[in-house]
Amino acid sequence: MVKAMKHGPDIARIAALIGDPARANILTALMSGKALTASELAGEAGVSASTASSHLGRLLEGRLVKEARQGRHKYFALAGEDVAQVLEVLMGFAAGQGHLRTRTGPKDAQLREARVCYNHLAGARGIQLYDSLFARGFMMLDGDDPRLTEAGEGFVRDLGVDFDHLVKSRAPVCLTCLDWSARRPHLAGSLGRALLKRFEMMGWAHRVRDTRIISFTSEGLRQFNMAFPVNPGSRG
Amino acid sequence: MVKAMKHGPDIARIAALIGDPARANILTALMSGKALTASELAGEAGVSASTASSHLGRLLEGRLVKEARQGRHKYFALAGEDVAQVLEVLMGFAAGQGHLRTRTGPKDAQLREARVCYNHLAGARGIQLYDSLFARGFMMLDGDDPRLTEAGEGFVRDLGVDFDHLVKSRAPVCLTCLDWSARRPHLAGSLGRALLKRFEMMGWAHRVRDTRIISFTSEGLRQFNMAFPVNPGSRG
DNA sequence: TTGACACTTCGATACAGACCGAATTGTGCG
DNA sequence: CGCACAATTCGGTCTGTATCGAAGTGTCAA
Repeated sequence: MVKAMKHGPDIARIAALIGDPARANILTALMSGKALTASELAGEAGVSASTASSHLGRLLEGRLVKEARQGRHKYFALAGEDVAQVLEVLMGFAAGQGHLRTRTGPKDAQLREARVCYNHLAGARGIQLYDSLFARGFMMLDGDDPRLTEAGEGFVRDLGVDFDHLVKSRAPVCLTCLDWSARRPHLAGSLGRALLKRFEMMGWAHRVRDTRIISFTSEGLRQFNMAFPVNPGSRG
Repeated sequence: MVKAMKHGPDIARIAALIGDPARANILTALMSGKALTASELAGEAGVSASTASSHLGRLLEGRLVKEARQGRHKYFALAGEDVAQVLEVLMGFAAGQGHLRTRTGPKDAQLREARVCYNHLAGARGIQLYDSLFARGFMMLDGDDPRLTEAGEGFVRDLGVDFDHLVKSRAPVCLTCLDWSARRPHLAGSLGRALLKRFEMMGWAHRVRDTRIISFTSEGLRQFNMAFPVNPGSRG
């Protein structure tokens, strides 16, 4: 008699992969969107290089991460945005449980303010961006996922985003991603990534090394608020 | 020196809880929304009563399930909709990986068509309901979560939903929940639950025992399509 | 009260896998 | 070529925990 197997997706398999503290640390570190080397990840996870290598092998096999050899380094990154979303939802739930691993520190406020979620902007600024695009008619819900309106296309082009390039690549341009701190959607997809990259290029903001925090300059924040007003109509 | 603890929510803790096959089976069974007894869950998980009891104790401690004593039975249910959402996202990812535990059977088509997600309608019919409410102006996005318009309130009242009762209870009325088969949002929250219950009371549909499938009668489906048209404007 | 049943606790076993250090392979630099 | 460094493989230890059966607690119904 075959062992009683339940139908449905094999949720235990991947949950177990995430369920080990060392691997969870690795995945959390990769949520920054940056590709990290095996040694860096070993440091992040707090384990030796050999154990980290073992963990990375399992994560690869489970398709949670992908690798890219570069010389004698091997860079690892999350396998895709869907992985990032799983982690975000998990984080949101865990945070809601109040089960933070350390007491809330000064970093937490900054994380809620603006942080990188895999490769796009999350936190209060991420929500502001998302809401503003809707409020100004630059984006609308196309049933399932959001979609840029024609006006929206012009808007992001004006911001310096190479929109044609985004469309040409096969990745979905607009996706929503649930924010774990505020439980509200923000913009993911290749457009979300491109916008964050653009903000960095224009010097509005930069990622704080070794964290997921995004720090806006005061001038950058002014420009950002101008581009993505929260209360449209109050000015013109 | 304190062990290097990473900041952020303790994602490993709950992922490990879900990561055990027996516990994953238990949680999956509870996704039907029904409260099940410890022995039933032991059967679902394919383990002895004593091990199931141990697992349920851990799930309780981790706040993933809640219990309700009833005579000599002890009923277990998912602790909340947030737990259900975590599981849905996990299932969606696992399904996307193609890592189904059994080969896809005839049940899968029915599951995609209409199924219960925790306690509300998901699958193609769930998406239809969600989209139709928006298209007809009965629901709109209030920034974060959807909200019924005044017309929408009248509409659900006409369907026989005790809307005042929903509002009085402290639970959120409207929430969205991401569908794992179609990756599109559908309606959760107490309204989502109330609507499904209403469909069952009116005999439009019923849950297939021991599965998450919701089976519509042919007449029930006709009524459902009438109440929640997909292409509004084609008729009136 | 006694018996049937639901569930939990206990004790013991067994297996998986997390971990490290040392040795190995492979790459780049001088 | 040979050194330095990144990463993996290997052998071995050890803790954690999933698992069961049997015994214990509690609840309902005769």
